[in-house]
Amino acid sequence: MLKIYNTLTRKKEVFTPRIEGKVGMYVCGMTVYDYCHVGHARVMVVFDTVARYLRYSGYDLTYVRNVTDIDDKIIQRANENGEDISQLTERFIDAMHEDERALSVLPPDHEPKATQSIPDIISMIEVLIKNGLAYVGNNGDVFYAVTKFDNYGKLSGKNLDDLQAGERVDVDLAKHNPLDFVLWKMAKANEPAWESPWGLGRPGWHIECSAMSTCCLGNHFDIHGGGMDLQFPHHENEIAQSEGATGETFVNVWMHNGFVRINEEKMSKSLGNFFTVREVLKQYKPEIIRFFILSSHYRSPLNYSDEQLNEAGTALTRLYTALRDCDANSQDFDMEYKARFDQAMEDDFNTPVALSVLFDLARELNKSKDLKDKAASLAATLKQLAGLLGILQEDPESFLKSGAVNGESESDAAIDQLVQDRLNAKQSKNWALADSIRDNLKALGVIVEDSPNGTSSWRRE
RNA sequence: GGCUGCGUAGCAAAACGGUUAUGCAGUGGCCUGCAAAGCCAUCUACGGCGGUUCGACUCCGCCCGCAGCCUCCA
Repeated sequence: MLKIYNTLTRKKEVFTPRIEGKVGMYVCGMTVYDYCHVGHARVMVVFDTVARYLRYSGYDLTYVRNVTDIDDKIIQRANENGEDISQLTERFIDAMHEDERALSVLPPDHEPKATQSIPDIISMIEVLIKNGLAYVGNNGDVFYAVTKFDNYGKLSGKNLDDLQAGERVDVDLAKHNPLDFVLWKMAKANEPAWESPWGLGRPGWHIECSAMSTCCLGNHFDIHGGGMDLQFPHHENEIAQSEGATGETFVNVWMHNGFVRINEEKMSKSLGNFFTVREVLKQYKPEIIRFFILSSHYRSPLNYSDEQLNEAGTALTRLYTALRDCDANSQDFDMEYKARFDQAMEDDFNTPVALSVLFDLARELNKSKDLKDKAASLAATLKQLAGLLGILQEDPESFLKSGAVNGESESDAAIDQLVQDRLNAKQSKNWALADSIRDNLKALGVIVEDSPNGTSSWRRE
Protein backbone atom coordinates (compact mmCIF):
# COMPACT_ATOMS: atom_id res chain seq x y z
CA MET A 1 0.00 0.00 0.00
CA LEU A 2 1.76 3.11 -1.25
CA LYS A 3 1.61 6.16 0.98
CA ILE A 4 2.63 9.63 -0.18
CA TYR A 5 3.01 12.79 1.86
CA ASN A 6 0.62 15.36 0.46
CA THR A 7 1.59 18.99 0.99
CA LEU A 8 -2.05 19.93 0.69
CA THR A 9 -3.05 17.98 3.81
CA ARG A 10 0.41 17.85 5.45
CA LYS A 11 -0.08 14.14 5.98
CA LYS A 12 0.97 10.85 4.48
CA GLU A 13 -2.00 9.50 2.57
CA VAL A 14 -2.71 6.17 0.98
CA PHE A 15 -2.24 6.78 -2.72
CA THR A 16 -5.32 6.08 -4.80
CA PRO A 17 -5.15 7.07 -8.43
CA ARG A 18 -8.17 8.75 -9.98
CA ILE A 19 -8.48 6.01 -12.54
CA GLU A 20 -7.55 2.56 -11.37
CA GLY A 21 -4.16 1.51 -12.66
CA LYS A 22 -3.38 4.86 -14.26
CA VAL A 23 -1.37 7.77 -12.91
CA GLY A 24 -0.77 11.25 -14.30
CA MET A 25 2.19 13.12 -12.84
CA TYR A 26 3.39 16.63 -13.65
CA VAL A 27 6.65 18.10 -12.38
CA CYS A 28 7.78 21.70 -12.78
CA GLY A 29 10.93 21.58 -14.81
CA MET A 30 13.74 23.96 -15.48
CA THR A 31 13.91 27.48 -16.77
CA VAL A 32 16.60 27.01 -19.35
CA TYR A 33 19.00 29.94 -19.22
CA ASP A 34 21.92 28.18 -17.52
CA TYR A 35 23.32 24.75 -16.68
CA CYS A 36 21.53 22.57 -14.14
CA HIS A 37 22.96 22.64 -10.66
CA VAL A 38 22.79 19.96 -7.98
CA GLY A 39 19.46 21.32 -6.75
CA HIS A 40 17.95 20.72 -10.18
CA ALA A 41 19.57 17.31 -10.22
CA ARG A 42 17.71 16.50 -7.03
CA VAL A 43 14.32 17.23 -8.60
CA MET A 44 15.18 15.14 -11.63
CA VAL A 45 16.47 12.20 -9.61
CA VAL A 46 13.72 12.29 -6.98
CA PHE A 47 10.86 12.30 -9.45
CA ASP A 48 12.60 9.84 -11.72
CA THR A 49 12.74 7.50 -8.74
CA VAL A 50 9.06 8.12 -8.05
CA ALA A 51 8.27 7.41 -11.70
CA ARG A 52 10.31 4.21 -11.69
CA TYR A 53 8.63 2.98 -8.54
CA LEU A 54 5.11 3.78 -9.77
CA ARG A 55 5.78 1.83 -12.95
CA TYR A 56 7.28 -1.06 -11.03
CA SER A 57 4.15 -1.05 -8.88
CA GLY A 58 2.15 -1.69 -12.01
CA TYR A 59 0.75 1.75 -12.72
CA ASP A 60 0.41 3.00 -16.24
CA LEU A 61 2.16 6.30 -15.63
CA THR A 62 2.17 9.40 -17.78
CA TYR A 63 5.00 11.58 -16.57
CA VAL A 64 5.14 15.18 -17.79
CA ARG A 65 7.92 17.62 -16.98
CA ASN A 66 7.82 20.99 -18.67
CA VAL A 67 10.49 23.33 -19.93
CA THR A 68 10.15 27.06 -19.36
CA ASP A 69 11.79 28.50 -22.42
CA ILE A 70 10.55 32.07 -22.27
CA ASP A 71 10.96 34.42 -19.31
CA ASP A 72 12.75 37.55 -18.16
CA LYS A 73 15.98 35.82 -17.25
CA ILE A 74 16.18 34.03 -20.55
CA ILE A 75 15.69 37.26 -22.44
CA GLN A 76 18.25 39.01 -20.30
CA ARG A 77 20.82 36.23 -20.68
CA ALA A 78 20.34 36.08 -24.42
CA ASN A 79 20.89 39.83 -24.65
CA GLU A 80 24.03 39.62 -22.55
CA ASN A 81 25.38 36.86 -24.76
CA GLY A 82 24.29 38.56 -27.93
CA GLU A 83 22.65 35.24 -28.66
CA ASP A 84 19.35 34.37 -30.23
CA ILE A 85 16.81 33.33 -27.58
CA SER A 86 15.89 30.04 -29.18
CA GLN A 87 19.54 29.27 -29.75
CA LEU A 88 20.23 29.85 -26.05
CA THR A 89 17.32 27.75 -24.85
CA GLU A 90 18.10 24.90 -27.24
CA ARG A 91 21.66 24.88 -26.01
CA PHE A 92 20.64 24.57 -22.38
CA ILE A 93 17.89 22.06 -23.10
CA ASP A 94 20.51 19.86 -24.73
CA ALA A 95 22.82 20.33 -21.76
CA MET A 96 19.99 19.43 -19.41
CA HIS A 97 19.31 16.23 -21.31
CA GLU A 98 22.97 15.39 -21.17
CA ASP A 99 23.02 15.85 -17.38
CA GLU A 100 19.89 13.78 -17.08
CA ARG A 101 21.33 10.88 -19.01
CA ALA A 102 24.49 10.99 -16.92
CA LEU A 103 22.39 10.69 -13.76
CA SER A 104 20.36 7.78 -15.17
CA VAL A 105 17.23 9.89 -15.18
CA LEU A 106 14.81 8.38 -17.65
CA PRO A 107 13.16 10.91 -19.95
CA PRO A 108 9.62 11.96 -19.04
CA ASP A 109 6.85 10.92 -21.42
CA HIS A 110 6.14 14.49 -22.40
CA GLU A 111 8.30 17.57 -22.16
CA PRO A 112 6.13 20.46 -23.25
CA LYS A 113 7.69 23.85 -23.87
CA ALA A 114 6.04 27.09 -22.94
CA THR A 115 6.65 28.63 -26.34
CA GLN A 116 4.80 25.76 -27.97
CA SER A 117 1.81 26.04 -25.67
CA ILE A 118 0.83 29.64 -26.36
CA PRO A 119 -2.65 28.87 -27.78
CA ASP A 120 -3.54 26.79 -24.72
CA ILE A 121 -2.27 29.52 -22.46
CA ILE A 122 -4.28 32.19 -24.25
CA SER A 123 -7.47 30.19 -24.13
CA MET A 124 -7.07 29.54 -20.42
CA ILE A 125 -6.60 33.26 -19.77
CA GLU A 126 -9.71 33.98 -21.80
CA VAL A 127 -11.74 31.62 -19.65
CA LEU A 128 -10.36 33.21 -16.48
CA ILE A 129 -11.42 36.65 -17.68
CA LYS A 130 -14.82 35.32 -18.64
CA ASN A 131 -15.15 33.73 -15.18
CA GLY A 132 -14.40 37.07 -13.55
CA LEU A 133 -11.11 35.93 -12.06
CA ALA A 134 -8.80 37.96 -14.27
CA TYR A 135 -8.73 41.48 -15.57
CA VAL A 136 -6.78 43.70 -17.92
CA GLY A 137 -4.77 46.27 -15.95
CA ASN A 138 -4.41 49.86 -17.08
CA ASN A 139 -0.94 49.05 -18.45
CA GLY A 140 -2.39 46.39 -20.74
CA ASP A 141 -1.10 43.39 -18.77
CA VAL A 142 -3.60 40.74 -17.74
CA PHE A 143 -3.71 39.92 -14.03
CA TYR A 144 -5.27 37.24 -11.87
CA ALA A 145 -7.43 38.67 -9.09
CA VAL A 146 -6.44 36.59 -6.08
CA THR A 147 -9.29 37.81 -3.89
CA LYS A 148 -11.81 36.36 -6.32
CA PHE A 149 -10.58 32.81 -5.73
CA ASP A 150 -11.98 31.34 -2.55
CA ASN A 151 -9.26 29.04 -1.36
CA TYR A 152 -6.25 31.09 -2.29
CA GLY A 153 -3.46 29.96 0.06
CA LYS A 154 -4.77 26.48 0.82
CA LEU A 155 -1.61 24.74 -0.34
CA SER A 156 0.96 26.90 1.40
CA GLY A 157 -1.10 27.44 4.53
CA LYS A 158 -1.19 31.16 4.01
CA ASN A 159 -4.18 33.44 3.94
CA LEU A 160 -4.55 36.71 2.14
CA ASP A 161 -4.54 38.80 5.32
CA ASP A 162 -1.21 37.38 6.47
CA LEU A 163 0.27 37.87 3.05
CA GLN A 164 -0.89 41.44 2.98
CA ALA A 165 0.71 42.11 6.35
CA GLY A 166 4.08 40.76 5.26
CA GLU A 167 3.76 42.40 1.91
CA ARG A 168 7.06 43.55 0.49
CA VAL A 169 6.39 43.45 -3.20
CA ASP A 170 6.94 46.62 -5.14
CA VAL A 171 3.65 48.35 -5.54
CA ASP A 172 2.47 48.01 -9.08
CA LEU A 173 -0.26 50.54 -9.74
CA ALA A 174 -1.66 48.50 -12.59
CA LYS A 175 -2.79 45.80 -10.16
CA HIS A 176 -6.00 45.95 -8.15
CA ASN A 177 -4.26 44.05 -5.35
CA PRO A 178 -0.50 43.84 -4.83
CA LEU A 179 -0.76 40.05 -4.67
CA ASP A 180 -2.42 39.77 -8.05
CA PHE A 181 -0.05 38.12 -10.46
CA VAL A 182 0.48 38.54 -14.16
CA LEU A 183 -1.02 36.13 -16.69
CA TRP A 184 -0.06 37.97 -19.85
CA LYS A 185 2.60 40.63 -20.24
CA MET A 186 2.55 43.26 -22.94
CA ALA A 187 5.55 43.08 -25.22
CA LYS A 188 8.41 45.49 -24.81
CA ALA A 189 10.48 46.47 -27.78
CA ASN A 190 12.81 43.74 -29.05
CA GLU A 191 11.23 41.05 -26.94
CA PRO A 192 9.70 37.91 -28.34
CA ALA A 193 5.94 38.26 -28.49
CA TRP A 194 2.83 36.45 -29.59
CA GLU A 195 -0.50 37.75 -30.85
CA SER A 196 -3.30 37.62 -28.32
CA PRO A 197 -6.71 39.19 -27.69
CA TRP A 198 -4.85 41.66 -25.43
CA GLY A 199 -2.25 42.52 -27.97
CA LEU A 200 1.28 41.43 -28.64
CA GLY A 201 2.83 39.89 -25.54
CA ARG A 202 4.01 36.82 -23.71
CA PRO A 203 2.71 34.60 -20.92
CA GLY A 204 3.44 34.91 -17.22
CA TRP A 205 5.28 32.03 -15.63
CA HIS A 206 2.49 30.55 -13.53
CA ILE A 207 -0.07 30.21 -16.30
CA GLU A 208 2.34 28.20 -18.41
CA CYS A 209 2.31 25.30 -15.98
CA SER A 210 -1.46 25.38 -15.57
CA ALA A 211 -1.91 25.24 -19.32
CA MET A 212 0.75 22.65 -20.04
CA SER A 213 -0.29 20.28 -17.25
CA THR A 214 -4.00 20.28 -17.98
CA CYS A 215 -3.25 20.04 -21.64
CA CYS A 216 -1.15 16.89 -21.25
CA LEU A 217 -2.95 15.25 -18.33
CA GLY A 218 -6.48 16.66 -18.24
CA ASN A 219 -8.16 19.12 -15.90
CA HIS A 220 -7.73 16.86 -12.90
CA PHE A 221 -4.75 14.59 -12.39
CA ASP A 222 -3.00 12.64 -9.66
CA ILE A 223 0.40 14.01 -8.72
CA HIS A 224 2.06 17.38 -9.09
CA GLY A 225 5.63 17.79 -7.95
CA GLY A 226 8.43 20.30 -7.72
CA GLY A 227 10.87 21.92 -5.32
CA MET A 228 9.74 23.30 -1.96
CA ASP A 229 10.27 26.83 -3.13
CA LEU A 230 7.53 26.47 -5.71
CA GLN A 231 4.87 25.90 -3.08
CA PHE A 232 4.27 29.59 -2.89
CA PRO A 233 3.44 31.38 -5.01
CA HIS A 234 3.89 29.20 -8.07
CA HIS A 235 1.81 26.17 -7.14
CA GLU A 236 -0.71 28.23 -5.24
CA ASN A 237 -1.22 30.26 -8.38
CA GLU A 238 -1.48 27.17 -10.52
CA ILE A 239 -4.32 25.93 -8.34
CA ALA A 240 -6.07 29.28 -8.56
CA GLN A 241 -5.70 29.35 -12.34
CA SER A 242 -6.58 25.78 -13.14
CA GLU A 243 -9.45 25.40 -10.71
CA GLY A 244 -10.65 28.87 -11.58
CA ALA A 245 -10.71 28.01 -15.25
CA THR A 246 -12.05 24.45 -15.18
CA GLY A 247 -14.17 24.44 -12.04
CA GLU A 248 -12.65 21.05 -11.23
CA THR A 249 -10.18 19.89 -8.62
CA PHE A 250 -6.75 20.35 -10.17
CA VAL A 251 -4.44 17.91 -8.40
CA ASN A 252 -4.91 15.19 -5.77
CA VAL A 253 -1.40 14.91 -4.37
CA TRP A 254 1.20 17.67 -4.15
CA MET A 255 4.76 16.48 -3.64
CA HIS A 256 7.63 18.84 -2.81
CA ASN A 257 11.27 17.91 -2.49
CA GLY A 258 13.64 19.59 -0.03
CA PHE A 259 16.57 21.75 -0.97
CA VAL A 260 20.17 20.98 -1.51
CA ARG A 261 22.11 23.10 0.92
CA ILE A 262 25.65 24.26 1.29
CA ASN A 263 26.77 25.10 4.80
CA GLU A 264 23.19 25.03 6.03
CA GLU A 265 22.08 27.43 3.34
CA LYS A 266 19.94 26.83 0.30
CA MET A 267 21.86 26.27 -2.91
CA SER A 268 20.51 28.73 -5.41
CA LYS A 269 21.43 30.82 -8.35
CA SER A 270 20.63 34.08 -6.62
CA LEU A 271 22.92 33.25 -3.69
CA GLY A 272 25.58 32.13 -6.15
CA ASN A 273 26.52 29.16 -3.96
CA PHE A 274 25.76 26.46 -6.48
CA PHE A 275 27.65 23.72 -8.25
CA THR A 276 26.51 22.71 -11.67
CA VAL A 277 26.02 19.04 -12.42
CA ARG A 278 28.77 19.13 -14.99
CA GLU A 279 31.21 20.67 -12.54
CA VAL A 280 30.55 17.96 -10.01
CA LEU A 281 30.82 15.29 -12.70
CA LYS A 282 34.41 16.30 -13.27
CA GLN A 283 35.19 15.04 -9.81
CA TYR A 284 32.68 12.30 -9.13
CA LYS A 285 31.15 9.49 -11.10
CA PRO A 286 27.53 10.25 -11.94
CA GLU A 287 26.23 7.29 -10.00
CA ILE A 288 27.81 8.72 -6.87
CA ILE A 289 25.75 11.90 -7.26
CA ARG A 290 22.61 9.85 -7.69
CA PHE A 291 23.43 7.76 -4.63
CA PHE A 292 24.14 10.92 -2.64
CA ILE A 293 20.74 12.35 -3.55
CA LEU A 294 18.97 9.12 -2.65
CA SER A 295 20.77 8.80 0.66
CA SER A 296 18.46 11.25 2.34
CA HIS A 297 14.67 11.35 2.26
CA TYR A 298 13.35 13.48 -0.57
CA ARG A 299 11.62 15.94 1.74
CA SER A 300 14.64 16.47 3.99
CA PRO A 301 17.33 19.01 3.34
CA LEU A 302 20.41 17.57 1.71
CA ASN A 303 23.74 19.09 2.64
CA TYR A 304 26.21 19.20 -0.20
CA SER A 305 29.87 18.69 0.66
CA ASP A 306 32.87 16.79 -0.62
CA GLU A 307 32.78 14.61 2.50
CA GLN A 308 29.23 13.56 1.68
CA LEU A 309 30.07 12.81 -1.93
CA ASN A 310 33.13 10.84 -0.90
CA GLU A 311 31.09 8.82 1.54
CA ALA A 312 28.54 8.11 -1.13
CA GLY A 313 31.36 6.83 -3.28
CA THR A 314 32.66 4.53 -0.55
CA ALA A 315 29.18 3.23 0.12
CA LEU A 316 28.59 2.48 -3.57
CA THR A 317 31.93 0.72 -3.74
CA ARG A 318 30.79 -1.55 -0.94
CA LEU A 319 27.68 -2.54 -2.89
CA TYR A 320 29.58 -3.09 -6.12
CA THR A 321 32.21 -5.10 -4.27
CA ALA A 322 29.51 -7.42 -2.98
CA LEU A 323 28.25 -7.89 -6.52
CA ARG A 324 31.71 -8.55 -7.91
CA ASP A 325 32.14 -11.99 -9.51
CA CYS A 326 28.48 -12.77 -8.91
CA ASP A 327 25.95 -14.00 -11.38
CA ALA A 328 23.17 -11.45 -10.93
CA ASN A 329 20.96 -12.74 -13.72
CA SER A 330 18.98 -15.26 -11.72
CA GLN A 331 15.19 -14.97 -11.81
CA ASP A 332 15.02 -16.43 -8.35
CA PHE A 333 14.60 -13.35 -6.18
CA ASP A 334 14.75 -13.22 -2.42
CA MET A 335 11.22 -12.26 -1.44
CA GLU A 336 12.07 -11.28 2.09
CA TYR A 337 14.45 -8.50 1.08
CA LYS A 338 12.15 -7.48 -1.72
CA ALA A 339 9.32 -7.11 0.76
CA ARG A 340 11.45 -4.99 3.09
CA PHE A 341 12.55 -2.82 0.21
CA ASP A 342 9.00 -2.36 -1.03
CA GLN A 343 7.84 -1.52 2.44
CA ALA A 344 10.40 1.27 2.64
CA MET A 345 9.53 2.66 -0.77
CA GLU A 346 5.80 2.47 -0.11
CA ASP A 347 6.31 4.61 2.96
CA ASP A 348 6.53 7.88 1.04
CA PHE A 349 9.51 6.75 -1.03
CA ASN A 350 11.83 6.26 1.92
CA THR A 351 15.02 5.77 -0.09
CA PRO A 352 17.44 5.89 2.90
CA VAL A 353 15.71 2.88 4.38
CA ALA A 354 15.50 1.20 0.98
CA LEU A 355 19.27 1.68 0.68
CA SER A 356 19.80 0.20 4.12
CA VAL A 357 17.97 -2.91 2.93
CA LEU A 358 20.44 -3.04 0.06
CA PHE A 359 23.33 -2.95 2.52
CA ASP A 360 21.82 -5.74 4.58
CA LEU A 361 21.43 -7.69 1.39
CA ALA A 362 25.05 -7.03 0.48
CA ARG A 363 26.24 -8.28 3.84
CA GLU A 364 24.33 -11.50 3.49
CA LEU A 365 25.58 -11.88 -0.06
CA ASN A 366 29.16 -11.46 1.16
CA LYS A 367 28.57 -14.23 3.66
CA SER A 368 26.98 -16.51 1.12
CA LYS A 369 29.53 -16.39 -1.67
CA ASP A 370 30.21 -20.12 -1.28
CA LEU A 371 26.57 -21.10 -1.60
CA LYS A 372 26.02 -20.78 -5.30
CA ASP A 373 22.24 -20.72 -5.52
CA LYS A 374 21.79 -18.48 -2.55
CA ALA A 375 24.46 -16.06 -3.74
CA ALA A 376 22.89 -15.91 -7.20
CA SER A 377 19.49 -15.21 -5.76
CA LEU A 378 20.79 -12.52 -3.41
CA ALA A 379 22.88 -10.89 -6.12
CA ALA A 380 19.96 -10.84 -8.54
CA THR A 381 17.72 -9.35 -5.87
CA LEU A 382 20.31 -6.71 -5.01
CA LYS A 383 20.71 -5.68 -8.60
CA GLN A 384 17.02 -5.65 -9.33
CA LEU A 385 16.06 -3.58 -6.29
CA ALA A 386 18.94 -1.18 -6.81
CA GLY A 387 17.76 -0.81 -10.39
CA LEU A 388 14.50 0.63 -9.11
CA LEU A 389 16.60 3.41 -7.60
CA GLY A 390 18.57 3.77 -10.81
CA ILE A 391 21.84 2.54 -9.31
CA LEU A 392 24.12 -0.51 -9.45
CA GLN A 393 23.39 -1.34 -13.07
CA GLU A 394 26.97 -1.07 -14.26
CA ASP A 395 29.26 -4.05 -14.51
CA PRO A 396 30.89 -4.20 -11.04
CA GLU A 397 34.33 -4.80 -12.47
CA SER A 398 34.20 -1.75 -14.69
CA PHE A 399 32.72 0.42 -11.97
CA LEU A 400 35.45 -0.56 -9.53
CA LYS A 401 38.20 -0.16 -12.06
CA SER A 402 37.09 3.21 -13.35
CA GLY A 403 38.72 6.18 -11.74
CA ALA A 404 36.92 8.83 -9.75
CA VAL A 405 38.17 11.53 -12.06
CA ASN A 406 38.50 11.43 -15.80
CA GLY A 407 41.27 9.04 -16.78
CA GLU A 408 44.89 10.25 -17.02
CA SER A 409 46.26 7.59 -14.63
CA GLU A 410 47.96 4.36 -15.64
CA SER A 411 46.23 2.26 -18.29
CA ASP A 412 44.34 -0.86 -17.25
CA ALA A 413 46.77 -3.01 -19.18
CA ALA A 414 49.75 -1.51 -17.40
CA ILE A 415 48.08 -2.09 -14.07
CA ASP A 416 47.24 -5.68 -14.99
CA GLN A 417 50.91 -6.21 -15.77
CA LEU A 418 52.04 -4.79 -12.44
CA VAL A 419 49.53 -6.90 -10.60
CA GLN A 420 50.84 -9.97 -12.45
CA ASP A 421 54.42 -9.02 -11.58
CA ARG A 422 53.41 -8.84 -7.98
CA LEU A 423 51.75 -12.24 -8.15
CA ASN A 424 54.96 -13.67 -9.57
CA ALA A 425 56.95 -12.09 -6.78
CA LYS A 426 54.50 -13.50 -4.28
CA GLN A 427 54.85 -16.94 -5.72
CA SER A 428 58.60 -16.82 -5.26
CA LYS A 429 57.92 -15.46 -1.79
CA ASN A 430 59.71 -12.25 -2.59
CA TRP A 431 57.52 -10.27 -0.19
CA ALA A 432 59.66 -7.15 -0.36
CA LEU A 433 59.20 -6.85 -4.11
CA ALA A 434 55.52 -7.79 -3.94
CA ASP A 435 54.91 -5.13 -1.30
CA SER A 436 56.81 -2.45 -3.14
CA ILE A 437 54.76 -3.09 -6.27
CA ARG A 438 51.64 -2.82 -4.17
CA ASP A 439 52.87 0.46 -2.69
CA ASN A 440 53.60 1.79 -6.13
CA LEU A 441 50.12 0.89 -7.29
CA LYS A 442 48.66 2.53 -4.24
CA ALA A 443 50.52 5.68 -5.14
CA LEU A 444 48.81 5.48 -8.52
CA GLY A 445 45.47 5.23 -6.79
CA VAL A 446 45.10 1.52 -7.33
CA ILE A 447 44.21 -0.91 -4.55
CA VAL A 448 45.19 -4.55 -4.95
CA GLU A 449 43.13 -7.23 -3.29
CA ASP A 450 44.21 -10.85 -3.02
CA SER A 451 41.66 -13.57 -3.04
CA PRO A 452 41.98 -16.96 -1.30
CA ASN A 453 42.41 -18.84 -4.58
CA GLY A 454 45.73 -17.16 -5.29
CA THR A 455 44.53 -14.55 -7.76
CA SER A 456 44.44 -10.80 -7.28
CA SER A 457 41.98 -8.18 -8.34
CA TRP A 458 42.34 -4.45 -8.26
CA ARG A 459 40.25 -1.31 -8.22
CA ARG A 460 40.79 2.40 -8.40
CA GLU A 461 40.26 4.48 -5.29
C1' G B 1 6.10 40.06 11.90
C1' G B 2 3.02 35.80 9.45
C1' C B 3 3.21 30.77 7.60
C1' U B 4 5.83 25.88 6.96
C1' G B 5 9.27 22.41 8.59
C1' C B 6 13.46 20.62 11.28
C1' G B 7 16.87 19.59 15.87
C1' U B 8 19.19 11.64 16.58
C1' A B 9 25.58 9.29 18.44
C1' G B 10 32.61 11.64 15.56
C1' C B 11 30.00 12.49 10.52
C1' A B 12 25.69 11.31 7.44
C1' A B 13 20.81 9.41 7.85
C1' A B 14 16.07 6.37 9.22
C1' A B 15 12.32 3.95 12.00
C1' C B 16 9.47 3.04 16.15
C1' G B 17 5.33 4.24 22.43
C1' G B 18 8.69 -1.02 25.43
C1' U B 19 13.00 -5.23 21.04
C1' U B 20 20.04 -4.40 15.95
C1' A B 21 18.45 0.80 11.72
C1' U B 22 21.98 1.50 7.86
C1' G B 23 26.67 3.69 5.65
C1' C B 24 31.43 6.05 6.82
C1' A B 25 34.94 6.65 10.81
C1' G B 26 36.96 4.35 15.80
C1' U B 27 38.20 -0.01 18.90
C1' G B 28 38.94 -5.52 19.53
C1' G B 29 39.02 -10.17 16.95
C1' C B 30 38.86 -13.75 12.57
C1' C B 31 40.95 -14.15 7.70
C1' U B 32 45.92 -12.72 5.13
C1' G B 33 53.13 -13.83 4.33
C1' C B 34 51.73 -8.63 5.37
C1' A B 35 47.77 -5.79 3.58
C1' A B 36 43.13 -4.77 1.21
C1' A B 37 38.33 -6.62 0.82
C1' G B 38 35.08 -9.53 3.68
C1' C B 39 33.11 -11.55 8.37
C1' C B 40 32.19 -11.22 13.86
C1' A B 41 32.00 -8.16 18.17
C1' U B 42 31.96 -3.32 20.23
C1' C B 43 32.01 2.29 21.92
C1' U B 44 29.89 7.29 20.87
C1' A B 45 22.42 9.19 20.57
C1' C B 46 17.94 11.05 20.65
C1' G B 47 18.28 20.30 21.75
C1' G B 48 16.21 21.92 26.96
C1' C B 49 12.20 21.86 30.67
C1' G B 50 7.56 19.99 32.06
C1' G B 51 3.15 16.70 31.08
C1' U B 52 0.39 12.08 29.43
C1' U B 53 1.78 6.72 30.18
C1' C B 54 3.30 0.82 33.72
C1' G B 55 6.93 2.68 30.00
C1' A B 56 8.63 8.23 25.33
C1' C B 57 13.80 9.62 21.05
C1' U B 58 8.72 8.37 19.50
C1' C B 59 2.35 11.63 21.90
C1' C B 60 1.10 16.85 24.20
C1' G B 61 2.73 21.89 25.99
C1' C B 62 6.39 25.56 26.62
C1' C B 63 11.40 27.28 25.74
C1' C B 64 15.97 27.46 22.89
C1' G B 65 18.43 26.81 18.16
C1' C B 66 18.32 26.14 12.70
C1' A B 67 16.33 26.26 7.76
C1' G B 68 12.69 27.66 4.08
C1' C B 69 8.60 30.60 2.10
C1' C B 70 6.08 35.44 2.33
C1' U B 71 10.14 38.76 -4.43
C1' C B 72 12.61 35.21 -9.48
C1' C B 73 14.14 30.43 -7.64
C1' A B 74 14.07 23.08 -8.05
